Amino acid sequence: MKRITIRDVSERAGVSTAAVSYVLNGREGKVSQETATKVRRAVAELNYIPDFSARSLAGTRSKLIGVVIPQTEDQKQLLLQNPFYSELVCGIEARLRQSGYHMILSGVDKGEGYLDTSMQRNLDGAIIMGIYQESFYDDLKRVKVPIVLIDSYVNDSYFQTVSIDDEAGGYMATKLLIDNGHSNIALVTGLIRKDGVVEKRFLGYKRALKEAGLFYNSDYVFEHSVSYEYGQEAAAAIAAGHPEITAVFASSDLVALGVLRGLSDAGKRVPEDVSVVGFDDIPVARMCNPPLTTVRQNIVARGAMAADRLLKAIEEGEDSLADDPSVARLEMAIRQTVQRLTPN
Amino acid sequence: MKRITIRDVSERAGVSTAAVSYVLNGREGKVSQETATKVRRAVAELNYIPDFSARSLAGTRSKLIGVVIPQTEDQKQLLLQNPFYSELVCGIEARLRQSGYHMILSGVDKGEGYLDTSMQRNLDGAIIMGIYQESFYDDLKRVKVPIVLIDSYVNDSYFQTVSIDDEAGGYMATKLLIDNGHSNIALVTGLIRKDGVVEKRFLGYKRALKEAGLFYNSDYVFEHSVSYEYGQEAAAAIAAGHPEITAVFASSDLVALGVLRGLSDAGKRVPEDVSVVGFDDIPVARMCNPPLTTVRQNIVARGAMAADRLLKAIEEGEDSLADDPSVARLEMAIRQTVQRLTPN
DNA sequence: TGTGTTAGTTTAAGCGTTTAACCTTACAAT
DNA sequence: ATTGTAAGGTTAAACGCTTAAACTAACACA
Repeated sequence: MKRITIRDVSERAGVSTAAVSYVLNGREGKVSQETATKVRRAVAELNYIPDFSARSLAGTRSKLIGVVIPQTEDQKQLLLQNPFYSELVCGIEARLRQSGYHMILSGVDKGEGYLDTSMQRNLDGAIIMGIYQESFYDDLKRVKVPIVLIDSYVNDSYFQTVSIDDEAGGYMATKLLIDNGHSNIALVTGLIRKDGVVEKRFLGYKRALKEAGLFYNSDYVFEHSVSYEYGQEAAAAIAAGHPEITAVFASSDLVALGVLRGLSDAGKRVPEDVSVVGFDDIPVARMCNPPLTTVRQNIVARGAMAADRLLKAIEEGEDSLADDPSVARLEMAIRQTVQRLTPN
Repeated sequence: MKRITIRDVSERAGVSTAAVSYVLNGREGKVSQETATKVRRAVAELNYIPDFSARSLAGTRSKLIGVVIPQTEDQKQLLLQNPFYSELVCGIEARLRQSGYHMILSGVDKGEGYLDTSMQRNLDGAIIMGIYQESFYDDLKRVKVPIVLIDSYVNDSYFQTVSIDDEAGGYMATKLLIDNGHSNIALVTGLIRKDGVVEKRFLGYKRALKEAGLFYNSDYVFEHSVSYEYGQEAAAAIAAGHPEITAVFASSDLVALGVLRGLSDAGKRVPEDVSVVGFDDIPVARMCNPPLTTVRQNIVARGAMAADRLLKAIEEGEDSLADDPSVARLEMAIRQTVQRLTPN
């Protein structure tokens, strides 16, 4: 079954291939209404489907977007296990498809190799999440293509970003605990990198303490990695070594879930003995037991925003984007892991 | 910055473009060692990166694979929220990348449009998960390209599959409950479609009952959709209307989580009052409270198997695959939601 | 000496698009 | 009657690669 090409269409319609191409690409003013109609009829009759490889070769858009998400520690797998990233991907995909784009989803091996992918495939743009390798971004700038960053505070105005106010989020979460009468509040978190998401949340935590006149105790900061396992570990340490701690702010829901388990294993009840607040509001947050009180960001919407921004940059030029970086809204999802501390 | 082409390489190496192409594609016997070396040096010096669009146009492989996953009910979003699918995708991506392939991840609007994507992009193959639309598969057959199905019992030997023994899984789960002294066992499950995954599990459930000489009561089958919400709903109904039920087999972990919540809301304790078994062993199964006893399938591995099978079919021809359909192993993950029933 | 044969190399014709540049008309303005 | 211009069409080169077919040189064989 031979492929139907633009030439077949042109013959059927009795016009040149150029005319067909113009119609297909909606080049206003290049063709008459009449020709357009003939072409469209021929396209429909023949069930013509354009070949994107050829388009891309001929020097136009490939309508392909690269989406990069982090990998597991062992670098073997995508971190799609973390619902945060899968939600983002959902939001992105929906928007891209809707606009006739496709998404190449992939990880990167320690920052290497993405440049190749981008060139090989003539990607029209990319959305990059949570990669911290410096060199990666240097590479990225060399493919002259719009790029949107999510959750990576790279201090470089070359990149577009779609972020949330992480500092405010950290503040809100901590404030909630303080308002409920807690004063010995632990922070369990991933590695605090300069300019990273995690640092911002940490800063919010400190600000809330300070504003409330509470003492910031660095012993209460448990910093290691964004994982269920670490949450569990940290909770065990808290239960064992710091009976005075009555509340935990986990800077990610995944970690919070681990904390819940660790606490429960240590015989502490949540929220009766210890209150817990998470961050992100991934779907499991409401499914777990007890349902997790957390800082909600609409992750899917954030993915969609990123896609929108990217498409706009691609189709209307980078400058069409005002330099207001889009910042998504945050709110508390109050559920059942925080309890007012009643002095006994 | 102009693109480096195969022509640049050929000039630098002092050979023809054909020679370069042969070296790049590892055509043994077409080129001498000497030429190969010269070419490789030139490639390295110029940092040449091939253009896949051109390759694809020139009639060879595109090294692009389509991966299709189901969408949410409203057809708006990918069902990546279900960790089952994200895990599969992880497994697939890792294997594909390793072999120099890329993955276009997308959903399909009610079975439509995938054919277009496949043709537009000259996809080398596809991995399709859990789509039930009949017409979709008819379309699929028209693009003469290898296809691997996951979780879709389409009765058509045209497609490769990577499955699990769902019937056995259903049997194992139910048997576990029976062995623990339960006899009034509810099944909470998605829609039971002819030849669907869910039906197989249902059949396993029935077989276990029968073998144990237990009466199969269709009132104990709660059948609607694979979602947390439905699990919750069904659990409420069970707690309210069937106090005699002491155990629930949920045919998917997501549903099981809902059941946990519904039961807990109704004041039933798990596993003291009611035992629960899930299916899949998604990551949250061990994170939830109490940790869920479930039928474990190594989902990531299954994704990788699918990718392997597909790549083999692509690179060595469909027939290189013996018609042993790959079937992944299943085992019980015993955790804390099943308790021996002690007659009181 | 001619004739194969083999291994290695090159030539050049595509693959399906896009698009600059060119060619017609038709019509208005001079 | 000539020129100008705009609108609508067409031609053909280019994009970067693969690959069948043609070519060449070196060697062995009768």
